Amino acid sequence: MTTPVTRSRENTRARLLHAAAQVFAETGLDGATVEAVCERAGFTRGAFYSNFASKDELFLTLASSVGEARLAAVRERITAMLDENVIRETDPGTLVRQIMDSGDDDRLDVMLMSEIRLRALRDVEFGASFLHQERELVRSIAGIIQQIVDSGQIALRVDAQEAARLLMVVWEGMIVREAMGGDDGERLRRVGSEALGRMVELMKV
Amino acid sequence: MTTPVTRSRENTRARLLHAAAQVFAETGLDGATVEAVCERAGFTRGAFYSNFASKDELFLTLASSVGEARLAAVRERITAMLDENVIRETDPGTLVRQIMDSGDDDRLDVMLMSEIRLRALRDVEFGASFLHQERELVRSIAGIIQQIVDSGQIALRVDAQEAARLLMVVWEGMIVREAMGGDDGERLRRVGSEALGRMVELMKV
DNA sequence: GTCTATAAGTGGATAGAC
DNA sequence: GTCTATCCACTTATAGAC
Repeated sequence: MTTPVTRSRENTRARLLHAAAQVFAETGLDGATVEAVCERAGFTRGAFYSNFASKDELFLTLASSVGEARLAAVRERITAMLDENVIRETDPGTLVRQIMDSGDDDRLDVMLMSEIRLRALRDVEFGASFLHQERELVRSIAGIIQQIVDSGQIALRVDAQEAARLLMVVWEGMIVREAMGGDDGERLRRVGSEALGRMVELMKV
Repeated sequence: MTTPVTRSRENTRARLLHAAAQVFAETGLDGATVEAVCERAGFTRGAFYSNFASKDELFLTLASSVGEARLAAVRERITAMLDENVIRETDPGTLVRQIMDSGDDDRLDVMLMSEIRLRALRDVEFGASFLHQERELVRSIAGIIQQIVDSGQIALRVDAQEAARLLMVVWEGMIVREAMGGDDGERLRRVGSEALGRMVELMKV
């Protein structure tokens, strides 16, 4: 018999996923115990195994959900910008920063992303879906960059796709290194944001 | 096996470190068992614990040794270039590529570096020494970039330090993503190298 | 759906023989 | 210095009560 999806079941899954994001970020996939995730979510292991087949399934679900949330957030901000018609009025560096700054990049988010990245490196199958998801993100960002270019505000020395890829890689590299200093979210975003600004300057004609 | 192996303490430690590099890269720090490391090195756990206090000490020793090797390799190549007086004759992009291409960046190396990076993110103390080591690397690379600039071959839109940082971050980000496709070392280095070339072009005046 | 209890297995670390 | 044998803590996953 298939278990009916009730509101409380979804709520339990959501709470477990939320707790898992923190625990996986802090201690890693292998270091995290199912017990620790359950404890933080306020459940016991029995409840967990009635919602997820294994720790690994939980991780894959979480990774996919995090990736989709990032993509959705970027697309939402892009849509908002297009609706508000701010592209011609705002300078390109600021625009790019506003697109990429997810608003909740703190130390734990950086750690979780690094954990997911590492898993993508080890597991070829998961790596393929990770890359696919990231390419979607790059494509969305490249789209808005192209719009900025088309608006005549800026001319680039590389195509929009390459620009988006570089911005993403530099952003990630910078906030990871900054997070190693134990800094908080605000400082991370400032450092990442500054790096993006400098990259935009470099890519300009 | 007819080859007599001198079982000196240093030899044992070196073999354990070599095995650990592979095992940690493949399965991660937590995922790796001391047993697996010993098996690959051809020892038992007893021998291991007579050489290292714990799995963690092994990891820290390995990480430090890997970092020092990278730094030494870069400095060696820089010294060789200065001795051979090739700076004025070779184009800047190629020079940068030759400095950073460590010659043994295959999938496993990328995985090990990612594992070390993740630990640096979680453990603030280790993170500080990781950043210190990386800053040394950046300083060395910045030094040679400054030499190239001083030779009049090229003019940059950013200072040498910032250029070196960007090159390092972009190189890492590109080869990591390429490694997710399951590619071999040759392809990784080609992709990283191309990215460096494009970055140099961008940074040029 | 969630709980308690527990089975079954794993892995880090130590003691003492050779 | 290295080996064998072993201890003990911990973890995943399951079974069955509520």
